[in-house]
Amino acid sequence: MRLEDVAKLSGVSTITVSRVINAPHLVKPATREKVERALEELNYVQNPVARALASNKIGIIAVYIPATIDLTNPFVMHFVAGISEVLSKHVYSFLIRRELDNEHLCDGYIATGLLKDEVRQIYQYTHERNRPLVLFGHTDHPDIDCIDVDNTAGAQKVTQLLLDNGHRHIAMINVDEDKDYTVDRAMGFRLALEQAGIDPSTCPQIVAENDANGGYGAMRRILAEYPLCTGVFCATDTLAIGAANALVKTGKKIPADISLVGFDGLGHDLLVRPNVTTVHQPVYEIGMRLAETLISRLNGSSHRVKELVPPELILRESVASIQA
Amino acid sequence: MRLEDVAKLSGVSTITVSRVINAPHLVKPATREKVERALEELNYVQNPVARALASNKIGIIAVYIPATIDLTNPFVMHFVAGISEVLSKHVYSFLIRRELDNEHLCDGYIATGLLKDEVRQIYQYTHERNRPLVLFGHTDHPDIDCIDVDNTAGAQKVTQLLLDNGHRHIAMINVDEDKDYTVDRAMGFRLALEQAGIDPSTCPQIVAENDANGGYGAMRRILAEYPLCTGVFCATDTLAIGAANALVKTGKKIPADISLVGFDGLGHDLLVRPNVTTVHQPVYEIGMRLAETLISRLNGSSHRVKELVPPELILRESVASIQA
DNA sequence: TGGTATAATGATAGCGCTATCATTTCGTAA
DNA sequence: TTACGAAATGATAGCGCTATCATTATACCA
Repeated sequence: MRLEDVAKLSGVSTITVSRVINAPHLVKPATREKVERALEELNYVQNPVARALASNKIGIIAVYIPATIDLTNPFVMHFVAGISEVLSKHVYSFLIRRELDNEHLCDGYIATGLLKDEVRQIYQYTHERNRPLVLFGHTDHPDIDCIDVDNTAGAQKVTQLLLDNGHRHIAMINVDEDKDYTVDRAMGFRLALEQAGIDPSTCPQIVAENDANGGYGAMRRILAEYPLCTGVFCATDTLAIGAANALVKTGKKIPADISLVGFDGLGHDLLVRPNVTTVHQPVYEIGMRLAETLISRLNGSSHRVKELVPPELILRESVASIQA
Repeated sequence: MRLEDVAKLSGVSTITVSRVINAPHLVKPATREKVERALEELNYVQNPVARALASNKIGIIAVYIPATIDLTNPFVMHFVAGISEVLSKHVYSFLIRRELDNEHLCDGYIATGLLKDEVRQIYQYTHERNRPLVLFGHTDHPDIDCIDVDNTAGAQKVTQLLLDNGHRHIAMINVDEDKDYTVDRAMGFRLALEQAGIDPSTCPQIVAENDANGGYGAMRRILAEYPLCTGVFCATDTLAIGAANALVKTGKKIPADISLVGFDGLGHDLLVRPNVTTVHQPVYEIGMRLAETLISRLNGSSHRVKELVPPELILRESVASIQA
């Protein structure tokens, strides 16, 4: 079943059939109807591969998420969902790539979760293939559009909240990976402390695997080793949930005994008690923006996008003032 | 940068270059080395669209998840992650489709979350395009491979657990959608009650939107309207979490006052207190199995797959015996 | 009525690869 | 040496579509 068959049946050339499908306004209504009847009769289904080869457009965006990142992570899910919403409006599909092999059946790339070296690597990959790349994260590279959450500002803001509530003995539980976001959140933590005149080196930073167990263990360590502690900043909500579990288990009250703040705000709040005060990263929206950015690039835009989105403080129930 | 360029540089024909890439054993080592040097020098990158057109194989599987289903749902992501694991081993990519438009850049389809009518619809779609279809769900259609969780058995098992613990006044909170799984879980609930000699019509079934708020509201209604109730079966863990929140808020103890069981077992357990006894659906594994099934089909297998997987009871902390 | 602009259609040539079959080269045995 | 089968390579023809340019039909105005 090819255009040619339809063309024969309706007595026109293949290109006219192609026009009826892709640009009907270029075809006289009478001809169009004739062709449409033939399309209907033969139950014509287009071959998108052939179209992609001829037109050099395939209608697919690749979302590159390194295989090291768990796809069931809520961060990833929200990101992907945001991308999906935009792309489906523009009649693009998307595929999820877990490694950079030979395939590149796509018009452009969206990437996330990369280390600095990996950014260089994927840029080379996409550049060789002459495809645009947009990034969730930040990079100085002038050819890469990128949007990132301002992790430093967010961490600073939420630490500041603890300070504003009179806390002076504050600990941080960070993720045990050397990624930009962990470094930046630690930096925000330190900045807030310094501005409040507190020596950051007096405030312990524990690292743990980014799951509830990790947060649990880290909190136990803080309780054991830092009894003065009244406030804890967890670099992710997942860690905060584990930390909260540890507090409940050991009979500590949140926030009466210990105030707890997290970072992410991806909907755990519905699931957990008490709801943890946190910083919301608009991951879904960033996914949307990146998808839009990539599509404008594909449509010929040359507008460079470099954004740093300030995350938003979400006040909930896990912070209390210290009585002076 | 085409095969032809490489062919010219290395002094062979394009087809020989193609062989070096796709079937090196057919090429004499000396020639092969010559061509490989040229590939290297020109930094050749294959065009997979052209290959797909010529070979009628594209290396992509489409995962069809109707746009009505939220991608941030853990169920979906576990499913997708399982598929992803298998496909990446077989050098397939996958793309997520949210609607059935003209595109079908793929070798086969995996679908989930469909109503009966939608199954018919996607079957027609894939059949017209001569592509195999496998389904998470069940259908009588002889041309569709499918694997499903035995929702009835799971619901029956977990309701039985409440009954075994002496509960006689049991309510169910179900999802307010008319899908197979909601019907089947309600059925399992009824079957367990009947076998225990309890008239199901005396046990209220509340429906609610499938999120924590839905579970919360439903639980409040049960507390208000059914004071004798000591056990609640929630058709999803998400509902169970909302229900648990409602119980805590109103000062009820789990499981001392009310025993609670859920259905899903997709890892919420790490996040929530108390951990809710539930039924685990091996969604990740089903994703893997379906991907494997589809790949064997693509490799010419004619082995029909129709499976019903029994879910597994996960005992946690939310069920207590009633003192006789 | 003729001339010009515009609309409608068509002919042709790829897009970059692989399938198929044909041809050449080579090794081995008679 | 010749013959023959196997190994290696090549020529050719698409895969099914669209881009590009050329051509023909139609509309409109003077």
